[in-house]
Amino acid sequence: MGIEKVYNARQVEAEWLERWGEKDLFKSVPDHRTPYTIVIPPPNVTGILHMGHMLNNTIQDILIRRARLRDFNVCWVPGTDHASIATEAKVVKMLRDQGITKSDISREKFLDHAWEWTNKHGGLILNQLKRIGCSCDWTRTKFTLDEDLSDSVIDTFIRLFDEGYLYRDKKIVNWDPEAKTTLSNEEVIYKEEETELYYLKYKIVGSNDYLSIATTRPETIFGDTAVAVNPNDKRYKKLKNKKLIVPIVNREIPIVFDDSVEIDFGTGCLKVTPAHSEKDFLIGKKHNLEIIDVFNDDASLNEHAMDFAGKDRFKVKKEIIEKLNDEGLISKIENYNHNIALSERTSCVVEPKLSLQWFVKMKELAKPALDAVLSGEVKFHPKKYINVYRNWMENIRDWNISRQLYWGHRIPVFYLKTDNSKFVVAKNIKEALKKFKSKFDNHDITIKDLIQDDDVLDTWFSSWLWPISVFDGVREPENEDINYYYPTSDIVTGPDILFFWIARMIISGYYFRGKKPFNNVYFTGLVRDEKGRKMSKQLGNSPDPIELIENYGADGVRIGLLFSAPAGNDLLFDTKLCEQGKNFSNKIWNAFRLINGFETSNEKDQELHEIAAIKWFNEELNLKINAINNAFDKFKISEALMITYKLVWDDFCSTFLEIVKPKFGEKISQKTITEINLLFNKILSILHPFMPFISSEIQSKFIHKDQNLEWPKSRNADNKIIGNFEHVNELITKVRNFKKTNSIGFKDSIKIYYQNKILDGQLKSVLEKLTNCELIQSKKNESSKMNSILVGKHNYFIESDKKLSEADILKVKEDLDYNIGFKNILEKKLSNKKFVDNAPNQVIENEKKKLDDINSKISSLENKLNSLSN
RNA sequence: GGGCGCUUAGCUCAGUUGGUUCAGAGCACUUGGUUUACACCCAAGGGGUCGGGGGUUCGAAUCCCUCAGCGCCCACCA
Repeated sequence: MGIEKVYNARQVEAEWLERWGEKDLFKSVPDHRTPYTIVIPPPNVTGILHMGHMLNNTIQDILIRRARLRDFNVCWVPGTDHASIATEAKVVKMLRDQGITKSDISREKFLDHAWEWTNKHGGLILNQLKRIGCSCDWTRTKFTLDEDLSDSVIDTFIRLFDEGYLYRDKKIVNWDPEAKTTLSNEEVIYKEEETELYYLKYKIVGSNDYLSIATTRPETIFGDTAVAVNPNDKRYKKLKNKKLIVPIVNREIPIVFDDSVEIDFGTGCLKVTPAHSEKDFLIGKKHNLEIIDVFNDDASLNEHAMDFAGKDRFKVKKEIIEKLNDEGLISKIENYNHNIALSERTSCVVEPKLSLQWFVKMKELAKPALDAVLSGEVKFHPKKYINVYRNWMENIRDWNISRQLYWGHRIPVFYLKTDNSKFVVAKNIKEALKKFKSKFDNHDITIKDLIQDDDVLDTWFSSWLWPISVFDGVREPENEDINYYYPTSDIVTGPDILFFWIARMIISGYYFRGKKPFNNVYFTGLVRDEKGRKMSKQLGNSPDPIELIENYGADGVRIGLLFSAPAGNDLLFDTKLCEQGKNFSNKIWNAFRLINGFETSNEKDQELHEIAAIKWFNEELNLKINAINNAFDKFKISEALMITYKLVWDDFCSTFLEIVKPKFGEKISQKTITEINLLFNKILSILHPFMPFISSEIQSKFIHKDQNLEWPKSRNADNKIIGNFEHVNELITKVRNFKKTNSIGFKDSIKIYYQNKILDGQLKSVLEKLTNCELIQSKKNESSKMNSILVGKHNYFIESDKKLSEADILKVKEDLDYNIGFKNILEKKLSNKKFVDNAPNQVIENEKKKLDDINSKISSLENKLNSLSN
């Protein structure tokens, strides 16, 4: 027949990609059903797919597809992020390669290049998402710089300003000298590094003495405008009203007393550089000190640095040390472990810099968002991130949102050219002019007198609106989409953007709509390599997802990733798991091949073992569906997958199909075939969220095309049916073992005598089929000269010429001893008054039951031993 | 410095309120197998003082204390 022996993922997936490529296929519009909504964490528009995306989006697709099978109105909104700083860095580099410097061209020209770049490279990642099977509503694809989303950002800015949540202030901020922009605190990462602590000698004016001052940054001495000591530091009380000479610079600076200085650090003296440290800035403000900025935008030294002007900060540091050393002005150099601040994007050392920026007042905004998570209104999976979130939210600091970049949403603030302390916030320059006229009561102003802020907004200032703005809920707060789809159901992301994104979305959700943006947050782990190392370009340990898909199939990789991904834990990715996924695809494929090849007979009645298998598998299926649903409810997706995996492989293939499959050349009754098909269809449905390609393929090729994939309903399983079947299964294993140890061939028939009532005709039929044995119900104990098998507390006797060996007898003896020991423990426990008084009845009942079982087991073992030694 | 989490089989991890289902799963490993769907397979098997120590309890992987190791987040000192 036409079905290949080995599943050809590449071919099948190619066909399905084409079918799923239809734009409208996963389109969602509001209707009477309950919505199930996810907004994608928008990847960088020029990004390429990595393993993190693969994991993240596979999980989303699983949730989405399951919801679709459950007949929710499913809406998965895809899109991309303009990623202000990351994209701008790429464009700057591209221009540099062409010999163009950013500062040489106009803003407009630069943006032309950036759009060109975006149009060329953008959206690639969305196509890659399709390769892994993502079933997004592609008609809703959004980009954070689209007109509607940009409008939303600007509207938001204006509203926040009008309501008093935005302010402009001169503060010490994080400066990225490579990208030449400020960064938010979240965009700075700290790394421990061994550096030196230099003890510099500052001459005391009017004396030949020097004051020793410890610093890690000798290159900033040009900006020193004081030295501070703690007022309680007895050593320096005598220095009141004295002045010091800054080495090299030879400038006189005062000594100030400030209790923020730590007495125990270094010499207890702090050189104060208000332009280059937050702490120094605060001291400077308090004591009214002069502020001298010594750096250019690229962190080279400026004119204040005298001979060192124009040189890079690290170079200057070296040279200053040399010079100070030559002049005998260094008293000591110590090794010192120090956290250096690095830019998340460019990895260069961040410079604290005093500058005028826009900030969002966060404290008040954060409150409802904090409460929502603490009260469980918004649920985190796993829960451990609640504390991390709380810790951050309780200590939240104002958010610096201006960036000195071109690529992004330009800040909608318009200043008077002649006096930039006068400004208005407005949608465009016309509006601005109107506002200016009324605000400053000056009707002579024209558009030419105004200038818009040069800066753009932090990327996350648009991302935090994502769940609202993709449904146009900022501009049209009462539109049908936003009212239907918001709050969204779940969001899936890595914990690394908990503060960048998740926290801020919750904040903005409550602020702009008074409602949470989503019910559940699922945090994936970090994808690491099989040795636990982070995936990185340098190590070359980051596999290309597309290449993996080519090798193992998208289904195989999806499964492989999830096999190793318990919620929230980092996962150690190993291609071996994809191999397992691929094998699983093949297993499913072959089950299909088998079932598809069954030949029907209209005359034939159902065999007893077929009825037994169907009866049992129905129960087992209910049991497993409940377990899978339960796992999904708790967002334990790997667990849901593992249950599915075992259900398919062990229960359906190894057990169920082995029973129902006809002997060579035989046919199956129509009734059985129909029931098998029904069951297989349910199996495919459960598999579908995890493995959409193969399940769709088989379902479409299936004879019974009228059965659609839908998430199977379940009820409580009948434990008696399952229990009896398990009893039979255990007996089968033991019979097989018996045959094996006694070198009885697989096809050789043996006779088994039994007395219990568990085995009805159907189960007997199962046993006979799988073990080639003849089951005979006997009235009296047939134990003599027979080998016994104990299953639960029931004995089975096998007729066999073979006598058990000495070793076997020894084994029985050991078994007996063990059980007698166990019996003693149980009896002791049950005669313990404290136990009987305190333990719940159920526990005691159970212990008694155990004792019963043990007793019957012991007597049967004794019987066996007797018969053997006769 | 402040906060959080982890340590269970060779590996990766499950183990809800202490007691039925508690010592589990997958992979790996060992042994046997050309059983007409699948060797990308089948059948069977071995393997753990639940990080160490102490405590509470009739009973602890589970609760408390303590020690050791690992990891994450936040803040940041010149």
